[in-house]
Amino acid sequence: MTEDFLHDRLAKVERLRASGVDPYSRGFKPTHSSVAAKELIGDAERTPPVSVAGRLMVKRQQGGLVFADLQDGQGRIQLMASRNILGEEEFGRFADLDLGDIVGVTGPIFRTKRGEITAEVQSFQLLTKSLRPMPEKWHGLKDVEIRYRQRYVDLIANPEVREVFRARTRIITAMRGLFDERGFIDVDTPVLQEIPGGGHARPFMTHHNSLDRDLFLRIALELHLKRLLVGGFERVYEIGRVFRNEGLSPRHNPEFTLLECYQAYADYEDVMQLVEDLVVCAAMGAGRPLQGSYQGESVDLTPPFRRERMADLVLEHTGRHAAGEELNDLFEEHVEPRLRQPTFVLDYPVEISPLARPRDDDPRFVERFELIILGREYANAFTELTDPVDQRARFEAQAALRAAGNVEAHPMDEDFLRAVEYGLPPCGGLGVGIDRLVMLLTDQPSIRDVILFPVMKAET
RNA sequence: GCCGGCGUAGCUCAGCCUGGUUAGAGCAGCGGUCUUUUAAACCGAGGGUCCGGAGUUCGAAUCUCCGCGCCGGCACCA
Repeated sequence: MTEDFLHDRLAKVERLRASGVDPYSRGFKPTHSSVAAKELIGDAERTPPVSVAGRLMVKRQQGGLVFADLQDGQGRIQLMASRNILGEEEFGRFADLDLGDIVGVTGPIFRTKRGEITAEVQSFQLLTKSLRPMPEKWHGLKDVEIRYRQRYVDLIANPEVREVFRARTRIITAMRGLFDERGFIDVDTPVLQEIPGGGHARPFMTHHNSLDRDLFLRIALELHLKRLLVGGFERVYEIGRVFRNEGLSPRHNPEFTLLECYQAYADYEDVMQLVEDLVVCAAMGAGRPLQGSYQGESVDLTPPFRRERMADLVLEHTGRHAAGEELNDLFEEHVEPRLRQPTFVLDYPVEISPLARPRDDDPRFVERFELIILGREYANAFTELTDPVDQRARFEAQAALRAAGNVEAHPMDEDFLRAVEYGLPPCGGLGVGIDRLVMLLTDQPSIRDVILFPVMKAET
């Protein structure tokens, strides 16, 4: 069937060529987008001719008239081609266009009897012949497997999907704007690393042929950004792809976009303020009101966010006094799922935070917080550990865990230690999973809905 | 990795539980009619390895098993 379709369309392409029409032509310059063209008419009856270009999505023929919807990057505009205006031959060519073809059209804008703002086709040019059938015009494309594997079809057929990805870039642009305003510089650090540090995760491994050396794809940005603070950049951020060799889920894609930033002379209190500002800024970028909802559950993003110590929350929810990894385990099992509205959870156990500064009043805990919304983590931040001797001891403790078989324990990084030995200024750092934030702000249920080309198994 | 659900025409879906003539519908495509339509309508003729394989049976889209893919949950994690 598919091959029949291709066969018919390819035959059509040859017929077009034989009649002197280039089915993959060029040179047509639209003067207006569909939306701009429609705005032109105002109260007028008719406008001077304009040129629009896009993909033919719907065709309705009625004798000597063809109505069609042209879809471009902005939206849609109806076209009307008339036998009387175009003449028999050109009209026939227009009527012979297929849904999915990309065409350029020139003509005045007018209103039909039913009031639809329409471009009257005075001339047109086939720009790109489509060989494949478009998804169903009324129900659209629903099959999620096709939507994710063939995102291009999804984007054609489901305009609201385009809007999600537009919102995604607006969110990122807005956040960058905030950083730029505050004097942060954006930097690029290595994706290919010898030692994949800065987080707890299994890395992807690869191999450099001419160096004959195994390398890892980064799992976090932290250690290189902190090296830059050692170098004298006082405010840096990076929004970059990181890779974690772990399972897939509606909240996990093996490659995802992480924001990290580091600010000299700040501590985690300052970073909490920054996170609140970033969330507001991102919500504005997305066009989402602060009092909104996610998948039917209301979520109020209005700062200030609630602040609670992890140990207090665990005591409140379980009645237990705990410390170390046990505290964190109890928190994740009993408390985290119940934190629905934005909550800063403070003061994590030192054992699970090898890069964070201990609290002055109780070195069993570090100055670290995570922002939890709807039971999910949206930000992770701490006052950074700047003492190189303590940092080495932390790495050694991790190395012991690693030797005991914990593959996600933090690896020793001698070069990072060397940098810290030169002197890392006191600073606060932050990491935010951008994809999850975009999910929240665009009300999308799966991370695959905010990543253009999510990881899939091999197509069969 | 484990558990559950799903997989029928290009697309959206019926049919499956309770096995039985050539597997259906709408849209799209093809051939017609129709000059202001809005999911256009009407007429006509097409289009399927019913995810793949094996089994049970006189007979399998339908029941069983194995495999693949997708979705969800758990595990891991952000």
